[in-house]
Amino acid sequence: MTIEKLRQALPNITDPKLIQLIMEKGQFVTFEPGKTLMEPGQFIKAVPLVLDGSIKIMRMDDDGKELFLYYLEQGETCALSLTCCSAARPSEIKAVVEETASMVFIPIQLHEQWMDEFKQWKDFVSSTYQQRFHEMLVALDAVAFKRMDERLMRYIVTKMKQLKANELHTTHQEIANELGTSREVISRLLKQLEKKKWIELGRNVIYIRDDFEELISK
Amino acid sequence: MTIEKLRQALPNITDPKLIQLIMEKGQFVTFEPGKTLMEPGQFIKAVPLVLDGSIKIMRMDDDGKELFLYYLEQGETCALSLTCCSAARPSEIKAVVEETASMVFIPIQLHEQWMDEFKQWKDFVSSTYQQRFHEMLVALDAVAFKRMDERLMRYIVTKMKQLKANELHTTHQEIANELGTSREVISRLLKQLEKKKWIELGRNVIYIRDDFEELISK
DNA sequence: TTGGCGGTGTGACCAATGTCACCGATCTGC
DNA sequence: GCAGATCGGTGACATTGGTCACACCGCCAA
Repeated sequence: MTIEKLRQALPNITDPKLIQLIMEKGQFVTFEPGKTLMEPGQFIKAVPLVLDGSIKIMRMDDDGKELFLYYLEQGETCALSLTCCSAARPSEIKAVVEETASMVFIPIQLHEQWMDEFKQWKDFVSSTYQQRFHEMLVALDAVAFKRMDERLMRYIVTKMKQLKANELHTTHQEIANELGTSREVISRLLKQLEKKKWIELGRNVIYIRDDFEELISK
Repeated sequence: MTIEKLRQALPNITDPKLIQLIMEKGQFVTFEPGKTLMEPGQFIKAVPLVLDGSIKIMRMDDDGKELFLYYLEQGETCALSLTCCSAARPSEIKAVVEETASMVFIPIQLHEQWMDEFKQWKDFVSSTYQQRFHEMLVALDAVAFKRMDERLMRYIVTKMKQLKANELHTTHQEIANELGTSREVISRLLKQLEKKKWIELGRNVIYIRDDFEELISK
């Protein structure tokens, strides 16, 4: 990992001393898609920063049902880790690598120290809290106020943006898991979208019309 | 407001200097039940601490539907205000006084200053974040994974604990709003609970059996 | 080649919830 | 006491979503 890459991945952190410390003290790791980084009940002892790729954060209920919360992408960290590790509490969420992720782990003591020492680190943490709260509210809105068809459409848009592609290589079952519903429901709704010509379905792939996002906002 | 009362309301803040500052610089106010303290879109310029009474925090969707998130009680503050006011963002939630609330408002600049200066303040803010994240996850679990009957029962328990009483003086409509459903649904479900002899219904009042909480956990 | 498996399509059905309509009871202000 | 508002009860019905059953397709390994 070069300083250059690090700067690029963390545009809001410019303080050379802080960058230097991250380089020196951070533990740099790369994970492949599908790797589970964190499961409910586990403890975390370091703050994870995503330098590249993306991490999917999910909530799970008691009997294994899942619910997608948000993605961690370049330059982001997980608010839940911040709170959980300061308080030495077990994780309440599951984190899975979505796209090959290169990350750096900051030991919790350093995080606490940097909070006092570096304004940029404090701001970074603070903006993380804000962003995650916002995303939690969005997730809450979805399950509380939206029907499944709308949730599915928003899910497709989110995924498209995150992957910067207009085809999704995934299965109906996978989508169903992330939305906390069943495969049949997703198959039905996707079929409806295909009938409307908004998407096309293949095996393990969904092709999405370029103007999909405009279509759904009406 | 006396120092004694303040100490009592904020057991985690013992630093005499910090207490003194809160006394001097905070703005002390009391609000009556029903008073709306914050609505979506409004800006907030101070951190509110609850010294007594309670505040109900709700999420609203675009067409006015509501959803109960959590209560702020003695010694607590709102994580959303912490994030929103640092970033000068509009509120995403609604806050209504539930029980006559005496509060103290800390100007945002002081909050930022105290974050650096007082470890206790930093810890307080940090534990607030953690607590609120947890409560958001609980709220999310409820809407995502639970049926309305269970949500209603949990709601009753929460409310009982918060009011420290085993009767609720409220209307079905009010409950329906807070759970984001319709009055008829709540009436029906309450009637079922009454048939099971777990509660008794009156006009504007619900009497709850002492062992209600044990009953529902089965 | 064949059997199994994973992914998908679909009809039938059911449970949960939302919606509408309407009634009766109770309260409140005059 | 009366009119109007508020609150609660309830039947009927529509919609949404979850579940079950089963068929089909394409692929791959034995």
